[in-house]
Amino acid sequence: MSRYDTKNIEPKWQAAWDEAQTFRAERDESKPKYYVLEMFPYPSGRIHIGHVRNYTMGDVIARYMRATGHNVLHPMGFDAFGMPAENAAMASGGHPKDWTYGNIETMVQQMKPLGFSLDWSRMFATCDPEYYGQQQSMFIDFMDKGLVYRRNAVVNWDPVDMTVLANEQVIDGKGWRSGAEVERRELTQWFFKISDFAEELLEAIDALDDWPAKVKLMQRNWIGKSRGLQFGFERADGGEAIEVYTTRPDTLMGASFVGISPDHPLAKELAETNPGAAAFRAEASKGGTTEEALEKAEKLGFDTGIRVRHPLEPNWELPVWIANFILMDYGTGAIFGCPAHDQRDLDFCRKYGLPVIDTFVAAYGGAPVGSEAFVPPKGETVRWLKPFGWDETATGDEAIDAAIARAEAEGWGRGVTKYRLRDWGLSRQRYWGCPIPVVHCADCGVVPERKENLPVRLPDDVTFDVPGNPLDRHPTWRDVPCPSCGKAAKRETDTMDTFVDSSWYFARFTAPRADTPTVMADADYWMNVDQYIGGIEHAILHLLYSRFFARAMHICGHLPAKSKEPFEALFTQGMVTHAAYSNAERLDPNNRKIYHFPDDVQDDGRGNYTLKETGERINVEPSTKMSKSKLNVVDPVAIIDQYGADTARWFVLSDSPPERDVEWTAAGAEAAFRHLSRVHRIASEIAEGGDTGADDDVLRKETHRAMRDVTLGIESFGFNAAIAKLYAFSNALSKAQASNAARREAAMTLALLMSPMTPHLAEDCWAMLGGEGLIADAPWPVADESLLVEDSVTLPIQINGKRRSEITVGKDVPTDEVEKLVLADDAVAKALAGGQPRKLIVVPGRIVNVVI
RNA sequence: GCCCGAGUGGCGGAAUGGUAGACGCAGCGGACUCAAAAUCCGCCGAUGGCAACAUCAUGUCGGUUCGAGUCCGACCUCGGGCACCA
Repeated sequence: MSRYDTKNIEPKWQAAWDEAQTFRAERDESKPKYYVLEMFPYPSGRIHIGHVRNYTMGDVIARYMRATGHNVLHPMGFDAFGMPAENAAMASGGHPKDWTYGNIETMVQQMKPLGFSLDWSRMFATCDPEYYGQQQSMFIDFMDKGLVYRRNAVVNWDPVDMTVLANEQVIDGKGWRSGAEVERRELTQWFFKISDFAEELLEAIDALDDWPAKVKLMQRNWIGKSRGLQFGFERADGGEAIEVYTTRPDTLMGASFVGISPDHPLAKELAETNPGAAAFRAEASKGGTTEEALEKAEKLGFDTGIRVRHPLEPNWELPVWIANFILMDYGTGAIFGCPAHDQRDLDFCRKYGLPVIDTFVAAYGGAPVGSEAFVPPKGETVRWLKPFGWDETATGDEAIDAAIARAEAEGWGRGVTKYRLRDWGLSRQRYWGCPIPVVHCADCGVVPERKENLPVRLPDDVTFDVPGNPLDRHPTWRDVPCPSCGKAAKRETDTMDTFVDSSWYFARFTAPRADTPTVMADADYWMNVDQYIGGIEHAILHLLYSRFFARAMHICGHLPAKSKEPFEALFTQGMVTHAAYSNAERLDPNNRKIYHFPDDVQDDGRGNYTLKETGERINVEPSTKMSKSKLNVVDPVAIIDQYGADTARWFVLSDSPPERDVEWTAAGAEAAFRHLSRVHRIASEIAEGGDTGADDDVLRKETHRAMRDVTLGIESFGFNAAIAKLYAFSNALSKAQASNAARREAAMTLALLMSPMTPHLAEDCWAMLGGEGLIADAPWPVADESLLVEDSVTLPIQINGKRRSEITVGKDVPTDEVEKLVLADDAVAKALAGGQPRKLIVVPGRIVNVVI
C-alpha cells in the first residue's frame, strides 16, 4: 500500500501541471470564460497564512470552474509600491527596489509549493516600469479628459523632520520618529475628480447583485448623498455673506451661532489682522488629519466678533465662531449650529454659554432639551414649537421639504444635493511610487510628459539617510527641459498614491505585456472579473477607487463599456487568527505584556497553560490577529514542510465559514493531515481490489448526495460546509459494504470532489484508481436527480411549538392523511386528552405543529 | 465620535422562519498490541432522574409569529473602515 508522502506527491503533480501548461490562460471563444481574482499581495517578505486562505478560496473557485467547462483566467501579481520599502531602506540602508524584488522572489518561491492553479506567465509587479509606465500614460489621458486637477489640501506635517507623514505615522498626534506635535499644513496636490461620478457610483451599486450587502451599504454611506438647504447669512457689518449648507433647515429657528472651519477663507482673512483668530487657527492646526482625530479632539471655538442676521428674522443676530470640528472639505465649510437637535452643537453651546432653543419636541409629552440633544429619526412625527411653513405636527422630512420650499419661494436659499465623497488626492511626497508624469515650466505651466518619453523611470541613485522625498533633492532627475518649449524646467516630484496602482491591475492581467495599458480584444474577452476575493478592509477605498478608475479608463478607451463595473461578484473573506500567549506573572520594563511562542507553552489538558522553561503561568488570548509582536504568526512554509500544502489548504477552508475569521490551531492542522492520510489510505485500499459487500445502491446514493452537497457548498462559498460533507462521505465510503467497482466509482468521485481543495492528493488518488489523464482536466461530477429522491420522510411533531414526537410517512402522502396520522399519535392523543386541537399546522415535508 | 459587521457546547462551527448543536477538535470509555504509536468502534450542552423523560439553553432585555439562532427594537462586548498602512 502506498503511503501519503506529501514531499513526493506534491512536487510531482505540480511538475505534471507545469509540463502540461494546464493553467495557462489563452483566449478561446469556444468556451465560456471565467475570471477569478484574489486581491494581490503586498510583498512584505514572506507569505502569511492569511494569504494561503485567500488564494486557496480563489483556487477552489478557479479549479471548480475549470472542471465545469470554463476557460479560466486566474492570475497573480504584486502590489509593490509603498512605504514599507522606504522604511526598510531607512532602517537597514538598502534600496527599496532591491528589497521589493527580493521579497517578491521569496514570496513566489513560497507560493508555488501551494499548488495554486495560477497562470504565472501573466505575473507582474506594480513597480515594474512596464506597468507604471502604462499607468503614467493613462494619467496623461485622464488629464486630457479633465479628470485630474491640482489644488491645496492638508497633510500631516512633521515640523522637526520637515516631512509629510502618513496617517499611520502619526501616533497620538505626534510624529512617529521625531515625537514632535504634528501640524496640519496645506500643500498643492494632485486630485482625481471622483466626485464628478458620485451619483453614478451611488446608483450603480443597486446593480451589484453579487456583492455583499454590507459592502454596498458601506459604499452608499461613504458617498453620503444628502439633500439640504444652502443659503447665505448676511453680515451685520456688510461684509460678504457667509454661505452655509444644512441638511436640517427645519431647525433654523433653533440656530444659536454660525460656525466656520479654521480653513475657511474668512477665518484665514481674520487671522491676518486678529491675533486671537490667528492663535486659534494655529491651535486648531495641531494634530493629525484623520476624521477620527478631528471628531475625537476637544471641541474648541473662537468668537470672531462678527454678527450675522437670521434669514427669517432680520433683527435676530447670531455670532460667528471659528470651530475646530467643522471640515472645509464638506459642504461650504460653514454651518449654523442648532444645539437643541445636535449633540455636538449642544456640547459646544453649553461650553461657551450660547443659548439653546427648542424647535420641536416629542409628539406626546415632549420636554425641553437638557444635557442631551433631541434627535429623533427624520421620519418620526414631532410637535413643532417654531414651524415656518408646515403644520404644528409633522415629520422632520416634511418640515425639511417645507423649509426648502419656503426659502426658494422667498429667494434667500436653494435646495441642493451634496455628497460626502471627496475628490481623490493622489499626490504622495515619497520616492517609492509611480512618478506623476508632468513637468513644471515657468513659461508653459504644468506640461504632461510626451508619451514617447514614458515611462518616467524612478532614478536608482537615491539615499534615505535624511528625511523627505529623495526625488526632491535629485537634480539630474528633477531638472529637465520642458516637453513643450524645451527651456529648463522641473519634473513633478510627487509620486502616486498606491491605490492608483491597485485600481487597474485587474484589467492589466488581461494583457500584461502589452505596450498600451490594455488591449481591447483581450479586455473584451476576459473582463469582467467574475469573482473577486479579498479582505473586508478594502470594502470602501480600494473598491470605490477601482470602480471610478474603470469608468475613467472607459472614457479614455482603455476598457469596454461593460467594464464600468469591473467586479461582477465580490467575496470578502475573514482573517486567520491564532491564540497569543502572554505571561501572567510579569510585564516588561515598559509595563507591556510579554508574549511567548506557542511552542514554548505547555498545556496540561485541563485548560492550564504554563511556560515550559520557567513554569510561569500563561494567559491565553484566543483568536488574536497574527502579528510579529505577539509571536503568534503561523508560517505557511513550516506547515507545508510538516504536513504538505493540501493540509494547509484543507484546514484554512474547513474550520470556519470563509467570510469569518478562522483560528489556526495546531490540533486542527494535525486533524486535517490525519484525514487526508485516511483518504489516501482508503483510495489505495480500493485500488488494490476486493469486495466488501453487495450494498452498491446504498453507496451509490451516498455518492450522488455528496456530488449535490459539495457542488452546492462550493457554489455558495460554503467551503466549510462542503468539507463537512466530504468528511461524511469519506466515512460512508470507508464503511461501505459494496463491490469494488462501486467503491472505486465512489472513491474516484471523492477525489474529484476534493480536487479543488486538495488538488495534489486528488491527482494521486485519481491515478491510483485508474483515472484517465489529469484530474485537473476531468469534468465535474453531476448528481443523478433520480438517485437523490427519498421514499419517505420523518416529520417532527410539535405540540405548542415544542418537539414531542415524530412520524415517518411516504413522501407523497397528502396533508389530510398526515393530519389523521398526527392526531392518532400517542403523544398527541395524550396531550389532547380527547379534545380537539385549536390549530393544526402541517408544513409538507418539514414539520407538524399541534396548537392546543 | 461616525459608518459597517459578528456574538450558538470545553473549542472551531452546522442549521431555505420549522427536530438547536451536522462535521471536526479536545475529553472519556473500549478493541487491536507484550507495550506504545498508528488505526478502528462507542459516548460526549447544562440540570434533575435508574429510566422513560422533563426543565433550561444560540451575548443581554423586550417584541412579532402556531413556531425565532434566523425577523424587528434597545443595550453590551469584540472586530473592520474613517480618505497618506496596504
